[in-house]
Amino acid sequence: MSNRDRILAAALELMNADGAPAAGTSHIAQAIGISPGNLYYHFKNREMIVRALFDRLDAEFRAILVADVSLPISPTRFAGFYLRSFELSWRYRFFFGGLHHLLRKDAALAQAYRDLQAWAIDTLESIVRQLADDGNMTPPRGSDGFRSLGLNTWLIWMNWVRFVQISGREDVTKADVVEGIGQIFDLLVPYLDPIFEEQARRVLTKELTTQKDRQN
Amino acid sequence: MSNRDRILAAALELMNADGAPAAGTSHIAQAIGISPGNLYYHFKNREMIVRALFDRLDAEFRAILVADVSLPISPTRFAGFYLRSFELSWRYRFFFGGLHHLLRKDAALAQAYRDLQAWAIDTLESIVRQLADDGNMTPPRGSDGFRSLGLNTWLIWMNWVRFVQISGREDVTKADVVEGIGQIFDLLVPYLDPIFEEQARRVLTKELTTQKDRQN
DNA sequence: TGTCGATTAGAGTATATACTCTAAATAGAG
DNA sequence: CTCTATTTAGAGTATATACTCTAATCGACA
Repeated sequence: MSNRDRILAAALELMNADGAPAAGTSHIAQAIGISPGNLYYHFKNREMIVRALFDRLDAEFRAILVADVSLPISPTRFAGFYLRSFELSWRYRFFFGGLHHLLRKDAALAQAYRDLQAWAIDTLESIVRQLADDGNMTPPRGSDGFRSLGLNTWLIWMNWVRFVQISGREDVTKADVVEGIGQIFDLLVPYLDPIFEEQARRVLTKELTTQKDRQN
Repeated sequence: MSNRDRILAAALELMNADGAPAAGTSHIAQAIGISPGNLYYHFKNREMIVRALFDRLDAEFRAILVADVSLPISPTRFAGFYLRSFELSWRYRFFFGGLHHLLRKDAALAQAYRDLQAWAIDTLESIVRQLADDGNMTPPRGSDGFRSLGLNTWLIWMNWVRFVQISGREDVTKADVVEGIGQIFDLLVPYLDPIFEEQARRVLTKELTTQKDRQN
């Protein structure tokens, strides 16, 4: 593992643990036993570390939604979108916790984030649309009913891990994350085919029982 | 207006404008033309300024929901809950933007916030329950259907102004805030009596046309 | 073995911020 | 007008953090 990767790994860990602003360059360097000069050899400045982490988040997130968007959407796949994306948001939770300040100080990062967000909302909407096309849900009323569902899904997704952390749950388990997925499911429940819903939920509970809580 | 109040007003303005961490004690003092010594005469430390601001937010929020929770809930009242609470969240937007870091550094504030949050979720749930009791909506399925609606309402409420700011909309208008209320309404649409819904939405659009965008 | 580029160490700089301390100004009561 | 408590000014301290700079070390390859 190269020092560059070790820096990124340590930065991620420290930022997740203590918040992005608390993870100074000297802390990161110290955490892996290298000098500050070494760190600055690999990254022009602190911003670049955060940006590199975001790039990974960005790529992983797009891969999760893109790889699986192909019709029709099975209950397992549907649940898979959320299981993997929530796991991702947990692994990069520092980012969502400090989002506002991070974007404020780095215009390029802000633009990249907004691109991702716009794409995500579109994609979440298209997933819901696909469910309707597949005959697994009745379309919501109103011309922008799909759009609203996609947006609300995004709002809950991007906020859930922050909510869990803020709420002060002492040790966060997989169950806490799955609960967030349940909140998103509840958005769709009124429209969703009960059988499809039940199968999707079964995937969640199975995930919960088989793979014991292994959240960092 | 006492210097103490001027400090709070300036702190709120600066934190809203540039984010909580950017509003240092010296900036606040300079903004209203007093010395740092003077500021520290009125507040033991910076934390106390934030805490004083939160206390106001806390009191105002509880007043909005409590004052109006009495059965039955008219469409006007229902819309009023959200209009006023969203306006409040906008006025204290620094808080929601920096929530995670603020709570991390101040355990007392964290506890106070969690108390408010727990109360809010309970209250939002009870509002929805009341709508059902009034016959204005059909109850959601599931034993915790009401709870889930209350929680999702809270998640969108606490995240909306942050979402708007993060999204980089150049000048935020009342329409942006009302859009957030629309997102919450959409949560309830599947259950809500169409007539009730239509009347509530009319209150929103009226609010939008009469009182021109006067945010900030 | 020698050389040259990539990597690393670590001391040092510049800057910002929270906060303290002492003395001066001010205000209100008698 | 005077005395006392409240309020204010402003210089100063302690600390932390991002970042720089120079020299040393390492490693691959001729």
